[in-house]
Amino acid sequence: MTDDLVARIRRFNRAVTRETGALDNSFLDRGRPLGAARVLNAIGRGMGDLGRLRAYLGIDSGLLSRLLRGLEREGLVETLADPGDARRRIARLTAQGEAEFAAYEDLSNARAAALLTRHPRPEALVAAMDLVACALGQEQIETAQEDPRCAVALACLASYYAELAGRLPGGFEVGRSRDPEAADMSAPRGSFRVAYADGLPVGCVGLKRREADWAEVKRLWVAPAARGLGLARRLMAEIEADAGALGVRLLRLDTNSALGEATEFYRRSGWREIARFNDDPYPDLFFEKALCD
Amino acid sequence: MTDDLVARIRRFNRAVTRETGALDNSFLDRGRPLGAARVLNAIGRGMGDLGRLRAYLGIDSGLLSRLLRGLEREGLVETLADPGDARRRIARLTAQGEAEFAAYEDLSNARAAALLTRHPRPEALVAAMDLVACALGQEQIETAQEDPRCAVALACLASYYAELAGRLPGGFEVGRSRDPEAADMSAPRGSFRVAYADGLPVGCVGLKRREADWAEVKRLWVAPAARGLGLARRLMAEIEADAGALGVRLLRLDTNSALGEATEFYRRSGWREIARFNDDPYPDLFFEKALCD
DNA sequence: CAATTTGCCTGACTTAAGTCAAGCAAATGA
DNA sequence: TCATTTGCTTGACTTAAGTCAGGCAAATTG
Repeated sequence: MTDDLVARIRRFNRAVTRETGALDNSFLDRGRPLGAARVLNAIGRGMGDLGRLRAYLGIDSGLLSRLLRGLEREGLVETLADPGDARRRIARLTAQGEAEFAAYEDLSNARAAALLTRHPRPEALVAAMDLVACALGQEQIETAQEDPRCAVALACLASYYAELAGRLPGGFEVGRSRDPEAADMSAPRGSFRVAYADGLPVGCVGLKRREADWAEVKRLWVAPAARGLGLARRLMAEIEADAGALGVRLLRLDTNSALGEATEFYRRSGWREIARFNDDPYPDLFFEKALCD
Repeated sequence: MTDDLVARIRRFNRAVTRETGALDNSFLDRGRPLGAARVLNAIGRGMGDLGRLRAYLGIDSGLLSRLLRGLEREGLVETLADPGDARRRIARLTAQGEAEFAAYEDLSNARAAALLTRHPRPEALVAAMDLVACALGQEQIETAQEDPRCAVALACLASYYAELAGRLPGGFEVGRSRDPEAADMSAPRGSFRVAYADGLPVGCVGLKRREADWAEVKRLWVAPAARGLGLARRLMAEIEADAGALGVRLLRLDTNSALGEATEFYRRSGWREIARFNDDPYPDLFFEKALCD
């Protein structure tokens, strides 16, 4: 049985190797060797300082240096010293470099769009790709504190609300819930964290400050593709650390018994069920947890 | 919305590029350049003649020749003339080459197995990979006539029966159905076709000879991952061609109204509903189609 | 049968990719 | 302050990968 699964994974590997080979070839159509194209694209996606570039591309410092000189000669890139430490250097795209980067982006986007249009069930295909990407990159998931009003945060929250609407017996409308005000979930009053798998959001959690000594955990959500990888545990640990740093000693949260795996998770990770502490119509279970330091 | 899907496909591409890069590097651990390793593996997977090797690997004949000489020097490969056309040459592995190929196989299998064991939902992951592999390789699906008693045919039929068991209102047990005897679905009496996506089965269809002038289409099945790609249409067209070649002029089939998309498909592709023509307990819809030549 | 085509091999290249050691300037530490 | 470390660059390599033209023998065609 496992043999069969392994064989299928290997078919997947072959299919995908063929595809990425084709993608590489299309990159070469712009008349630049793959190495240089990769550097240009990495800079375009925000990897400025050379250390990160080297780590991401997995290349030697000598090689990176040479590739950068080549791109500089083409007028696509310029490098400047890091203001904080003049040994370090930061690469960035010139206007011309931005244009070239955009051309590569268009190429990739067009290929992706072509795949979508010739598939009968694009959403299913992309959901499958999400699952695979999360499985392959499970060590690479990063989290960052974000403003709860930024675009990615809103996208996470929209997915979260959509899921609630589907799973709560009576549906869910944000307007009727006690939507936490963004200010209470932003520094310095609270916190909002987003988990990213290679730049796209796959989870979030909010900390809403209530009184001086207690705060509420809100909007814990993990994308379906990333479930089971321990991301909820990690987000919760990080938001608890944020709470500790803000001087909070007691956390509370509310949830609904229809969300069985969430309730299970809270019980397993040190939360204690308490009586209702708000008048929100949706939750029917309430928990609290004391932070020890 | 499509922008979002495109971004997710591109994240998938990046995740997978990283992974295949790592795979390539593990291949290099065996001390052989990637090109030579690819040739060795392609020969190991049955690609003997040099023309197919070149097409599959996408390399120039000069380069392939040189890589083969290298593998010959290592004692892993030997080439002989094609008995039918002495200009063509056929490469095959020596005993030592088989051992080396097996070592690469073990490496790949171990990586795949590691991915499985660290994932919470291995079946879901592999199903997602199947879907993606079929989407990427949809042009590459090949069909072949097989013996209905061979291992892949039995695997297809098992999946087919499992699906029927889940979808028919009263379940499904093969034993109670009129299981066509294999001899009636083998040449020269009938036909059985399997569709392969890169070596793994993704669909099948059988033709069971009944009388001199008519035959029954049985076991039309397409793997979930490959649905919507027009594979049923293709399998049906090929089995109709097989039927024509066998001198059959009239085809019949039975199905169940619970399989809505199948019924729809038959109606759309020239089948006409007729009265029950057998006493199988499972079907409740019967079709026939005259073959014109 | 001779002329042509096909399939493969070889030698002579070019380009890309990667490695290694030396060197230089800015930062850090005793 | 001086020695050391860090981050980057450069020059001098090696290896892999790929291209192209010429050549040869077997097959095919007129």
